[in-house]
Amino acid sequence: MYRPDEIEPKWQKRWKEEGVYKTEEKGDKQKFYCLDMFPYPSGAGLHVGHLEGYTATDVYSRYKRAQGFNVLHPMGWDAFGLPAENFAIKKGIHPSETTQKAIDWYKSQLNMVGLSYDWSREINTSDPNYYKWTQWLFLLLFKHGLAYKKEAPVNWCPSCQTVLANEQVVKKDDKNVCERCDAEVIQKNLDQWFLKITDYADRLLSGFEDIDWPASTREGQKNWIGRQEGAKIKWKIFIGDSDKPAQSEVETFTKYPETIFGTTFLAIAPEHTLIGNIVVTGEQNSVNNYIKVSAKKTNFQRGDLLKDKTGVFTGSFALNPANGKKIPIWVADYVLPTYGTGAVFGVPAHDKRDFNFAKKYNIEIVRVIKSTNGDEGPVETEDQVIEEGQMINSDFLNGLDAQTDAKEKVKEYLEEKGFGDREVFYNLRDWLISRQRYWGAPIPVVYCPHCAHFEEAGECCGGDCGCKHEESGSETSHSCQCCNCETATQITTIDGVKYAIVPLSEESLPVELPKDVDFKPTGESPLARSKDFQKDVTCPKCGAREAVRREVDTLDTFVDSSWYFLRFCDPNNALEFASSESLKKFCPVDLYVGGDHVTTHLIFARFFTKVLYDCGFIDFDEPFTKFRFLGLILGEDNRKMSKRWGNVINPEDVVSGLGADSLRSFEMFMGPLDVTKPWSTSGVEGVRRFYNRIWELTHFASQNNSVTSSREATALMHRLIKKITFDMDELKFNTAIASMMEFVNFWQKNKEVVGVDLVKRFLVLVAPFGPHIAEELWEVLGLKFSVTKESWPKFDEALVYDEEVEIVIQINGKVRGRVMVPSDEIKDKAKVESKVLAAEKVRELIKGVEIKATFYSEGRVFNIVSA
RNA sequence: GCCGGGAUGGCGGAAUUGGCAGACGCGUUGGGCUUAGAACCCAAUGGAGCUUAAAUAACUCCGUGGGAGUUCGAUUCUCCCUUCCGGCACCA
Repeated sequence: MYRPDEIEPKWQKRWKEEGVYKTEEKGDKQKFYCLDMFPYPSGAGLHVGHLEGYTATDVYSRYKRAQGFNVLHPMGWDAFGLPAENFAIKKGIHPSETTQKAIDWYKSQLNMVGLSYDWSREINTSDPNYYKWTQWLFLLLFKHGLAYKKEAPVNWCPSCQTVLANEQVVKKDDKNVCERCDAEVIQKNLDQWFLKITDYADRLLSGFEDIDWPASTREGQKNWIGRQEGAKIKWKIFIGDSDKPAQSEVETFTKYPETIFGTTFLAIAPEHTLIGNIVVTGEQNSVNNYIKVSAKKTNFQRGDLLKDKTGVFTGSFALNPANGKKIPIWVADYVLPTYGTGAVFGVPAHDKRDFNFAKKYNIEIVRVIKSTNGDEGPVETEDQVIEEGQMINSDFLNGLDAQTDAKEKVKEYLEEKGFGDREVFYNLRDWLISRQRYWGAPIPVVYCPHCAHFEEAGECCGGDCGCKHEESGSETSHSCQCCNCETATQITTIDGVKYAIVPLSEESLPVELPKDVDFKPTGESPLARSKDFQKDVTCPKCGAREAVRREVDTLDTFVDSSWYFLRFCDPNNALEFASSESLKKFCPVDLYVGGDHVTTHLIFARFFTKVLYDCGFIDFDEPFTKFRFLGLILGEDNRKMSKRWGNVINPEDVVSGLGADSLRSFEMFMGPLDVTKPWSTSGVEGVRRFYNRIWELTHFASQNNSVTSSREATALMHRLIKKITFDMDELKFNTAIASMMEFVNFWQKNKEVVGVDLVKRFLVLVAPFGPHIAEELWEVLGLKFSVTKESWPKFDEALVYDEEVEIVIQINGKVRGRVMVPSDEIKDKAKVESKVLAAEKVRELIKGVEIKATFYSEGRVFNIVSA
């Protein structure tokens, strides 16, 4: 009797003892790096959705090992993060404790399903041995000018007194509220750390050429990066009624420069730096009020008011460089400070937002594009607002097609006259990585007032050397070639005091996360309250101790997970994040399977990889050669699994009831990996029946081992090997299992023609999916441990076909019969044709009919076409 | 609004990429085994029609969201439409 509850733990123990899944450090086997997205170990445990991905990579790893590859298949823990900290706040248990508990549980669950990880390479992002290198990477980015500090709006819960991640802000009754206390979230400006991922926008776009990623993921990232070609146009400003242009100009970005003759106003964001210079005295109050009101709106609310555009006139005018017309300058909060230049020129006739704005404030509307339906009258309703057609009322652009020739010509014109330039803008923003939270890696910098003082006093060169001093907001960056400053020194202001931002030395890493911290939220970063943390802080640059402070923010967990795949190559290295030999040996990742984190993890990991490539640490610049994402697994009721619906499937229950092999195989049998599909308990039972049959049939074969396999059975086996090998390479595990089931159905009906020689090969095919039963039956056949070390069976093309092949006969495309043809004749059309024409039924049907043509698809179909 | 991906029996899905539509599994129905049930085994299972006393078998037509097209032949390719799912979005 097949008893998975007995054989599964037995073999799991043996595999562990014998270390069968250890990645080889030496040897000349070709490598294969097969990786899962490592989980965040939470109190909820693993569910069957996690296991779908883990099983898929496990099946593939086993397949690759059988093909003779040295497979790196590791697992670890994305262990820092908010849920553990929130739980700690609620229950008073330290996050390290809850996290360790969760890890132990996850690990036992993974082992329970027989996943073939090399546990000697286990990593944990909250371990100082790991985050030492996360901090090291931060310093590397800092040194290359890719990490900087700047003021930015964050989500703030006034009741919990804390910063919230975007995921913790939920919508309730049209308000953005804190998920824990329902208080309305506000936006607050705080000094934040950013990584300059925008520097890599073009590289992140072009990198897709040589990697095998799903189209949706690729397109999603391209969209997110949002490269847009357009033009930057400069506008002269006239303050109030003055007819002399002011010194400063305003710049606008547009993708539609061809509409410039239709411009009737100019709008700038309330945050625009020019506002101070251009608002006339009479409008001062209304503008100030407007700025105050829109400052209260979150970005979210600003985007919500789709139709209701508001704004206020500044009293000043801009000069349209194309036609010399003066147009009013308005302040409007539908213009976003974060996109383009924070200023737009308004063309109400050809932009819906501008149209709504112009309607509201009675601004002139000038049509410059004739609709493709011939409409060239005044634009009076929103649906008349179009972008495509022929240019009119536009001087030298008249008659040209708006989106092609006119666009090109006006760009040439602007460049030639010096009115503007071609310009590319991106939607991608720099990545905000600092968190005012406890459970994360500390950011390894200190703030030194003495260094800031040297800097201010011009200790190096006094700014006489002609090197660049840039000021923006609270920070000053100073890059100097004459005083041996290695890097630009950023200056920041904390509580009114100026500090230089000084990175720690590599030798001083890791900056350990103190354990004795009161992490109850009060509004400041919890680390600020640790006495240990601020003790004996020395500035690594000037050696000062007095008044030097540590950074108290921690790194976003996405930083931890942006490079973990590199650490798996050399997880215990204390001198480097990984040795270059180990990186060369295993990287890049050959197959990566997990959630479709298009705009977060997957783009951050690509960014880090490119930076490390540029710095010469690795010799590849795309981390994941092949990526596949997983579809959601729904409950049996077709709803998302949730405690609320009571439809959650617990893997432990499935394993104890039907066995790990049935669970694994069913997850692979359900359908393609990337589609959303519902769970089915009777479906798992079906797979269990399949294994029961294999169990009984193998025992039968073992007791009747004098049986010689028939030609038909042998052909079936070779066909099966061919089919499964093909499916494995394509990750089509559902059809691989289906074809094994077909073979078993044949075997069941023809027990006496399937010999042990075929059963042996069959078990090797089964092993990736049902490793425990395959191992047990391997032993039943009296074979040497272990089936996991067997080579993948080969098929002989000559044996794939049976002695005879059935050809379908069609007349005018309709199936009218079939004929058997010896397999060595199927390539010969003439021979097949004579057999087809000789068939009795065909003779009857084509009697007296003229045959116009015949078509033959080798080994499949013969089509006779009559007149 | 933009981008991406879908739509095939009662259900999950298959179709070697232009060649027998519905593999495989679930479910359902009938039968066997059994005192009975569970388990197991066997068989049937897209729809309509025709034939027949009835059943079996055979045969014919329709059928892959809808409509056109290309082709000897279309679930597969092209165009238009409907609809669902996912992502992004006052993005100038």
